[in-house]
Amino acid sequence: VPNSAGIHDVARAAGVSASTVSNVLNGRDHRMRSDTKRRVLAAIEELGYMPNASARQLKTGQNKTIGLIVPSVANPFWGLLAHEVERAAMGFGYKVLFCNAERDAEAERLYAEMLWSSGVRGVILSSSPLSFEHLGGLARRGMVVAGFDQQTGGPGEVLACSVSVDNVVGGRAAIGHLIELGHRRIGIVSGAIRTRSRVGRLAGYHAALDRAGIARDPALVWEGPSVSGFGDTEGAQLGRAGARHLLGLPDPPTAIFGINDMYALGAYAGVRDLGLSVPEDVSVVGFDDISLAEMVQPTLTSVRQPLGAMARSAVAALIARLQGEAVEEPAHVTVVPQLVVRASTAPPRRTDGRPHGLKETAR
Amino acid sequence: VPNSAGIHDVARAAGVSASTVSNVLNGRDHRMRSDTKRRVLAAIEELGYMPNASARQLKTGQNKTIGLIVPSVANPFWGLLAHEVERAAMGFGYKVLFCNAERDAEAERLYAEMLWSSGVRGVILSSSPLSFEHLGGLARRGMVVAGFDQQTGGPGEVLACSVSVDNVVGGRAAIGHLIELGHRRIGIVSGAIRTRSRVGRLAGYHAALDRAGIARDPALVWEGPSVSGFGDTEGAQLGRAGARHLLGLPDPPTAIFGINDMYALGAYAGVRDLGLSVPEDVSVVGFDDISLAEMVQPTLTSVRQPLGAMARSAVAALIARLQGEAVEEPAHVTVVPQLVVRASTAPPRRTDGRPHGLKETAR
DNA sequence: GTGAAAGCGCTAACAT
DNA sequence: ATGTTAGCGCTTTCAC
Repeated sequence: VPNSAGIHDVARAAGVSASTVSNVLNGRDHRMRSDTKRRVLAAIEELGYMPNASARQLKTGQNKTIGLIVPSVANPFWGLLAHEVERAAMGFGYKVLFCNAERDAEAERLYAEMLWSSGVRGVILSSSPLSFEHLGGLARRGMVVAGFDQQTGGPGEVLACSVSVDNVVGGRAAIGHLIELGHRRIGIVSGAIRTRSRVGRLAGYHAALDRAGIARDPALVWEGPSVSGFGDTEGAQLGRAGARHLLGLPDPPTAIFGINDMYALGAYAGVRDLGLSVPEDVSVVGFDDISLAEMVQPTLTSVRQPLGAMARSAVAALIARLQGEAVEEPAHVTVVPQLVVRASTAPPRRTDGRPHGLKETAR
Repeated sequence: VPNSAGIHDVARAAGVSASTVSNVLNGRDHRMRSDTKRRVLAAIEELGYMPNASARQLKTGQNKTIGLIVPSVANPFWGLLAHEVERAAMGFGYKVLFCNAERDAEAERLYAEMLWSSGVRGVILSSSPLSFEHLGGLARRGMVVAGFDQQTGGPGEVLACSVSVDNVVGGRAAIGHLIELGHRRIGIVSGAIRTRSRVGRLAGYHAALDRAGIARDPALVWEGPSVSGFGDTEGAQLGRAGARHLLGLPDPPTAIFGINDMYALGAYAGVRDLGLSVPEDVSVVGFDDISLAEMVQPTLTSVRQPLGAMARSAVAALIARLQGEAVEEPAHVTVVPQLVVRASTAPPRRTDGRPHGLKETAR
């Protein structure tokens, strides 16, 4: 295996010293004889020289790389986030290391340590398990952690900054919409509710019910198999199972809220499995508004996250901190999500079985 | 920013030398006094020491990392591939650097160089533009390139090994199935057909038509906007547009083949946009068999790729070569895909407008 | 069993 | 305007 040329090989080929080559490499060629520069460039080209990033980083301590930790790459939403983050980072001359933690705190910690070991000093964390304790040590050491879709907690906060959609508002909007349509029994399908975003969405669900004076019913909150460390590579599968479970209840819901669009799409399948249809028999709402939402039949009502803007904002905030720009307080941006009403929601066919004296709401 | 402790700090804290710490770190503790080891471990723990990967790599030249270059993270298929590759690599003690090249040869080259610079010497390349020329230089330098879903070319091959589904067979199976159902005008929706996998699928499409004695009609091959460098972050959008275009033709197809499932799902939407339905008016077949395929309504007939097995095979082959195990010939594994027939395909409602004298195939 | 010393490929302060 | 030099944090002979 012919190994790569080093900076000294280039220097020799160009008849200069290594420092000169280094200077060319790093744009310190202000007062350099253009002939020298030309020879160096030619030598680099000819030898196909590529600097050794490890050596450079060992020396400078800088590596212009940020980490991105996401849950579940099976949901296109996270893929798109990765894309947007990558584009934004590239604009600052940064690279992105993509890590898929599968909603596992331990995996997340491992990744974060790997990143730290690799010299990465800034990471965007999207949808971490509830507590950040597992990252506290790193943060104290100097890792800058930006939260994506993670409302910030109290003091001793690990997150240096964050950008998040207001999940409570989003959840409330989704459920409020269903209530306005006349639904009184509204189910929610989700994987384990152990991330801030999910807790927020659930809180929004409860808030909307409370405001409308509808009693909470824990039986309507389906959290999926409670296997520890169980990810959701297959949110759609879980959504399907959850919908079937909820609709098999003695007093089934007339509407289902998917914790994200993949769950909602799975719920479509679950509804159909039982010979029912969306939205005639069961309304379905999702969260994220991935592009599939307007592809499926019926098109999915969903809570939109302005993904691109959020990604750019998170990257900018993170890099500002990394570059030591004096930033006063931790900046926690919360953007307001927007409910996009499509065809998957409609008034309930009939009221639920309860003797509440609700008037019949015809379809 | 409190900087991390180094190996010397640990050595001092444990009252030993740096070499001893290094030995503990690297499992060379065969004949070490267990007390010494214990003290070292305690010091590591207490200081929260983490080795500096750059320094280690600079010294050893090894970094136990492979790269994975995929197109389009918006398609869950690639997300799942990333997941499987990660799992397989972890089994060998390797990490994975995930790169999203958006089907752009230049981006691919940039990523590959970045990987090389970072000390990565093995990369899995999935769905590259047709030619590998842009990577030839790196391969000659010693980068081991494993192809995923890339049939190998001729001599001077860049790929050290590859694992691929037989795209020709898969395409032929999909189209053959449609032909058996009685379809004679079959369209195909795709982004630019500039990757080996897509060329293969198109070849399968043509082979099936030829075998059945159906004349090829270039008008039925929709390749999407021919914008250069245009990725397909939104295969579904393209599938939708393509389906609408094809169905608007004077002599429209009765069936549509999506170059992958996202295109096929988009085609569903396109069909519905025109007030038609799947499969009554138009049959649709996809490729990949992502989990969404059995979620949507109607469930999607698709050509299944055994993703997990392929990923494991590619990782194993790549790492074997990286570790210099004497491997004779380049190993190019081709697996046979399987057509999964679901509800999106049915006999055509009526024959196409041509005076071919085909008998009416009632639904 | 453990420590001392050299050096991986690069950068940056300093010397020329 | 270019070259010399001294490490960055770790691993790894080789001595003790």
